[in-house]
Amino acid sequence: MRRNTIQKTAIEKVFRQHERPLGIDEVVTYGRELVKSLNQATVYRNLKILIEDGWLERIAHPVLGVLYERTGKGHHHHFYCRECDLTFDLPGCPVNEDDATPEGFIVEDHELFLFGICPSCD
Amino acid sequence: MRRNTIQKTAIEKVFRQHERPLGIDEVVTYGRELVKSLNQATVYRNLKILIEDGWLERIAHPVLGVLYERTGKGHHHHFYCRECDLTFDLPGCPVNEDDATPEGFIVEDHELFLFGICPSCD
DNA sequence: AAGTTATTGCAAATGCATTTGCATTATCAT
DNA sequence: ATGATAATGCAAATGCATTTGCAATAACTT
Repeated sequence: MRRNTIQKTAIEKVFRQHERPLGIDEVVTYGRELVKSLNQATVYRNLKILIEDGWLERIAHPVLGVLYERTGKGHHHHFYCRECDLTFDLPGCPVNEDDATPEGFIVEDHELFLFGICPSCD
Repeated sequence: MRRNTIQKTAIEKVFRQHERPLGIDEVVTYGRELVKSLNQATVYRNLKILIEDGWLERIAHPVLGVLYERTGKGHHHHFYCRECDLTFDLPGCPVNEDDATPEGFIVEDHELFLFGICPSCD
């Protein structure tokens, strides 16, 4: 049976506190503010569990590699700030699905990343 | 001084023959049809040179990892076929830059991937 | 044609992200 | 409170993509 550990609880809290996609190192760093002994292997194990549980999902970031973010946000995209290296969720979708469908191709889904400078860094 | 080898020439030809982003393995495989002894390390070395020369550029594919494609195609996006695993260039851009710019963010660039089934696999 | 040396092929080495073995610790059912 | 065992921390091990050392080969200059 699955047990609730303080490290798993801490990891979940990290995602609730930071409403944006996080990398493993960020989860470890922020998680240690809650559980100082938190180990990277433990983070990996729990991220896997949270993904299996459908609480998190993995995203492939073009610059940062693998990031994790909470599920259930609906269709949205991401903005990567080249200054602070953080990735933010973007509400809405600026992609015109019709224009996006080329001759003969069946478009099932899409993924968009915007790059630039975030409000804090501007 | 830089020498023109048959393997470098072959690698360039591979990209000219297949007008789509290619992964290392594809370059090796197609390249060997032109130069049977072609080695993977040689491909890596030449891809690096072609990038330095501005003839190729690296793209981070959300599913396939690193792909390489010819430069000079102008702004465009990519379509990944989940059936055949190939990635195609898409002409035009279905992203509304204005809608894409959230409050306070400065958008400098963007990257879009479409997922679905290509004409050959449909 | 001959010599110089950039490039290749091959195998071993790196660099990283992620996983795993194991002794120790902590959670939870009883 | 106690026992059974899931989860943790740590370090070593994996798995991959990419790089590198080196002897052999091939491109060019003369």
